[in-house]
Amino acid sequence: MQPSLFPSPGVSPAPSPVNRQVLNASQFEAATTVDGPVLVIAGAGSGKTRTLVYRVAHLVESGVAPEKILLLTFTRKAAEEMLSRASGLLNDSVRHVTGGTFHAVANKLLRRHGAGLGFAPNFTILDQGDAEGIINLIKSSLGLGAAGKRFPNKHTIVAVLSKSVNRSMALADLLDDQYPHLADFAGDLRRINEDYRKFKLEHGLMDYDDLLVNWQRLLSDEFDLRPTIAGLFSHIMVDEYQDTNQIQAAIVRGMALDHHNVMVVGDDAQSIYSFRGADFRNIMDFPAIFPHTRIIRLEENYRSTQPILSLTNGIIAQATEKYTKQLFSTITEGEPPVIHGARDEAGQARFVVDRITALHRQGIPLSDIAVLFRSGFHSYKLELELTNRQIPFEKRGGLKLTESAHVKDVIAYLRVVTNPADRLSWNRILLLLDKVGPKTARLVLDAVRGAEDPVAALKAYPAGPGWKKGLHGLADTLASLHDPGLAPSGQLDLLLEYYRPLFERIYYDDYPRRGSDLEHLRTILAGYDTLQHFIDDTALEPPQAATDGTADYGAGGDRLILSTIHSAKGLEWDTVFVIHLAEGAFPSPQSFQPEQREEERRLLYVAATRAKQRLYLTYPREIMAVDRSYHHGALTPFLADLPAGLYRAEGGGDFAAPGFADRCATPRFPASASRSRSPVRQQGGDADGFPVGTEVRHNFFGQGTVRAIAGPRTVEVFFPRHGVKTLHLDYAKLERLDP
DNA sequence: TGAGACGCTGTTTTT
DNA sequence: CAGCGTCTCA
Repeated sequence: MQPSLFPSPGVSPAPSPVNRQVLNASQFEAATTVDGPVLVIAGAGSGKTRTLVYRVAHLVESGVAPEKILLLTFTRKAAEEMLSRASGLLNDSVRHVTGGTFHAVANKLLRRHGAGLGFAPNFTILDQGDAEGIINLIKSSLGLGAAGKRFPNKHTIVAVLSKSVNRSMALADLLDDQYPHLADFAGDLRRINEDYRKFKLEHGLMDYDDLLVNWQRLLSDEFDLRPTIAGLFSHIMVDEYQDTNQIQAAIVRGMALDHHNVMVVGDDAQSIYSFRGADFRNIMDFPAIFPHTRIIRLEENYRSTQPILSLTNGIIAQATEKYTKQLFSTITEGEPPVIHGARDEAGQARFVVDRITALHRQGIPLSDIAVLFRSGFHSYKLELELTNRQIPFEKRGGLKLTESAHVKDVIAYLRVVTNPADRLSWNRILLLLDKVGPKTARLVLDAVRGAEDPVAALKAYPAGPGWKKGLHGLADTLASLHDPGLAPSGQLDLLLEYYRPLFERIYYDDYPRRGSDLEHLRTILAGYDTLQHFIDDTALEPPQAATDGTADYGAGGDRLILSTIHSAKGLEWDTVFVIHLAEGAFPSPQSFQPEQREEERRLLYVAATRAKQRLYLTYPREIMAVDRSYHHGALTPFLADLPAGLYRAEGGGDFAAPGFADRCATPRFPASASRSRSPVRQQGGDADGFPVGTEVRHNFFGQGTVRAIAGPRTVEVFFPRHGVKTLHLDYAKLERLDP
């Protein structure tokens, strides 16, 4: 018998950052509590992953069957890593644990048990682009948004419909609350939603929300399946619980109802996904749903040095929500975080690359360094600089491989092979034929739909002389793809033979560039045993687009990581750069409501807490916009408001060099440097500059009237078209209209 | 009815 | 600057 991983706590409870095999007392308690509900409040870097890994191993070691354990994580990668580490601790039986995202597990369950809901096992998962495509079809079929008429675009419609699902709100209430300017469209949106629902059901399609909703339905009283589904697992763990929404919380409840053996782990200070319906209050509500919940706090940080933690504590301390944790580190020594103001974006890129080069020379591997940013496009300049200097990098977040038109084409062919009812994909591939437009495609589809053998029906269609050949070529190719002896990679090879000529005609101006994506696709497909799994993953775990030449440079080798902050969640690096921390870029200008701004603050907190040894926070002082005007960029208020002494200021010392303000194309506010700690901060204007009754203009809400002063820098404004909004003058671009 | 030119708009974050 | 939708011509 092997020695237990878990000697009694009395023997080895000592927290030791040196010997990381050992758990501290709280971690130990979390890892060894087998039965009953447990809520773990885990601060950043507090060893949460390690705790979960040990708990999985402990459950198995104490006799819980691995296939009875469910581990829900935020990404598939996280689940894979945890399970592989747990295997390392114990043995390979851990591999039978079910792990993955809510969406991936839902997919698995629904392919087995979705028949009762009216779904065949070969349903296709829609990504956001697919959903938008269908919405567009429906929109035009309903005659909405025809020329001259005002109607929300597909992107907005999908966002609204999805939010109403994920927030579990009626459409009317959501519009009222978040989109008052769309109130007039409520009726039409409801019609679109109803048609969308029917379309998906008829064509065997599920979007991301459906995966969750339908999992929840499996657990509802509507069907007799609850005991079966809930009986699949006896022990459930949920990571990143602060980023679950109400449906996910309901799923957890339904799955654990019979045994209450459920552990959720989260950190309310790191909740950054409310835009897709997440609500960190799920954490607070958990003990009410599961009585006698044991609450365990992990507050000791093993990741970062104390200087870095002091700064991140400072960032989160400014939040309006009061977070109870105050993290402390045992690593007291370390370099203070650096705030670097660069002259412009190019200067910022140079600074980052220079510093990385220097660190690399000191022996720090590139893969121990990450550059993080708010939005995908914030790294464009840096990517150029890295390419010039031949530094290999890998970009995470931002554009996905599957979002480019030519890759969507290829996937559409494969999708009709697995799901012949997928009308959206049929439509797409028919449109690729010369002389076939929307009208013809529709006629063909109507003839093919419902046919016993769609491919044969396709070939039998009385095509016009101009496109008969093309249609036959398509039908023959699809027929050959159905060969059961063919592996997915073989299917792709056959398909590409057919597609390449079309591809070169359609993308005649840049097909060489796009061609490398098709090669990339081949290597990805080689790793799959069934086409269905590949297609599922293109929606559930879309592969990143190859960045450029440098991507091949060190495949599997030492590469710098560039990532959006959202995609960096849960990860850590020795050295972290957070770039573009300029007012106007961070917080994102779209985030004007107070709760949204608070989430942006947490986002910066998440970014900064990724750093172990070194943290660099940079911003450009001058940003060139598309219209070639220069915009003055001050440091983000989240950092500018920090007490001095938490960081070292570089790049001139001041956060806004005098002189730049004069060149600012449109000064937003009269300079009032009086109150702010940093000398020349541009933003601001105190609330008393906007007395009650002042007419103001906001770049989104339009014209309005100040109704009340809510704080020293906060005003309440009534906008006739949007209602009353509370605006913080540090963030909202509020313009005073003189009578 | 399809193909192509032209003009407009708008750029978070992700399963 | 590109991706989308609209308009016009063949």
